[in-house]
Amino acid sequence: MFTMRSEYALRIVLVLAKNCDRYLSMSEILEGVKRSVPREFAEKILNILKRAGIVKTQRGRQGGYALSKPPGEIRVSEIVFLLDRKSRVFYEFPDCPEELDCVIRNLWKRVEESIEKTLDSITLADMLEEQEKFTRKKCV
Amino acid sequence: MFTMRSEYALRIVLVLAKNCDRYLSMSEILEGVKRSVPREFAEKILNILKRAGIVKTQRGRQGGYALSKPPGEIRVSEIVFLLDRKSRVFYEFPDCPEELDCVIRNLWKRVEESIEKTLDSITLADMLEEQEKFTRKKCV
DNA sequence: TTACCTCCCGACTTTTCGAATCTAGATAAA
DNA sequence: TTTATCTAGATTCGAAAAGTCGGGAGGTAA
Repeated sequence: MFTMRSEYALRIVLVLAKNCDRYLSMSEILEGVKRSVPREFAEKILNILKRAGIVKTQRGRQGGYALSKPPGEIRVSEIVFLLDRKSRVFYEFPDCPEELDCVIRNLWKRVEESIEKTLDSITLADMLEEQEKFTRKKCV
Repeated sequence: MFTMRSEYALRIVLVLAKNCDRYLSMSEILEGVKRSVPREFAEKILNILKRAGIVKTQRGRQGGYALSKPPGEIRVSEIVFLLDRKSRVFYEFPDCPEELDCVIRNLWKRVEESIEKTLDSITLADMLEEQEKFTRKKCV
């Protein structure tokens, strides 16, 4: 369904969200995701996130990556659809000469909309909160 | 998102649904989908549909394929999830040792459920009806 | 009985695309 | 200037999807 890019991007962004007061270097991010994301891949993803304005960067020493907005203002849909565009627009025919095509395309569209609705309704802050619940459970 | 198998399967099944009173030969089916599905691929898909009990067959002269249930009793989800299993279960980890994994997996699960809900709510009869609306519009 | 029509089915090739890697360059702070 | 960091592309690799092929087997009707 969605590719690893979305998966990785979410992991990375959640780590950034956890430390939203400062810049994290690549090494810190990789530590944060428990080395589950290859370095070069992470760089690429962060690049895309930056160009989209979701992440800001600081070069040189003490540099790194940080979210450019508070976690509560970043919807999961922003992340996912940025990295997996295909998952968004399934079948973009210019028009439908055949009725059969139209009907099936409408079906995919409905699916698409339901996905969009779900991902739109969740922010990074929501996910952070959920994550803390897990952690609390473990520590009790 | 979904593969061509789902797309093709839906086309084929809709053609069968349109003529649910008799067996359609492969040639007739291919005509019905306007040659948009390669013959050999269609055979493969029909085979899967047959083994799943959605389609029944008749060999020899006058033989062919037909739905084994009325279109109103066949949900789109049956077709789609039969041919694209991956689209159903995204990430089936046995358990979640890392909180980060849990949270993200829960996200995918919610997406998955929304897709399932959508596809469950639509039957072949619904799609046929919609198709007829298109046709009527055209002929006015 | 037999000739023909239809489905049946596994093995194969080609193509596509995601995942990961590599290499080189640009920028900014110390 | 040096060093740590980000920027960016090209390339390789592998798996899975898409599509193909050829023979086989069962059924019908004349």
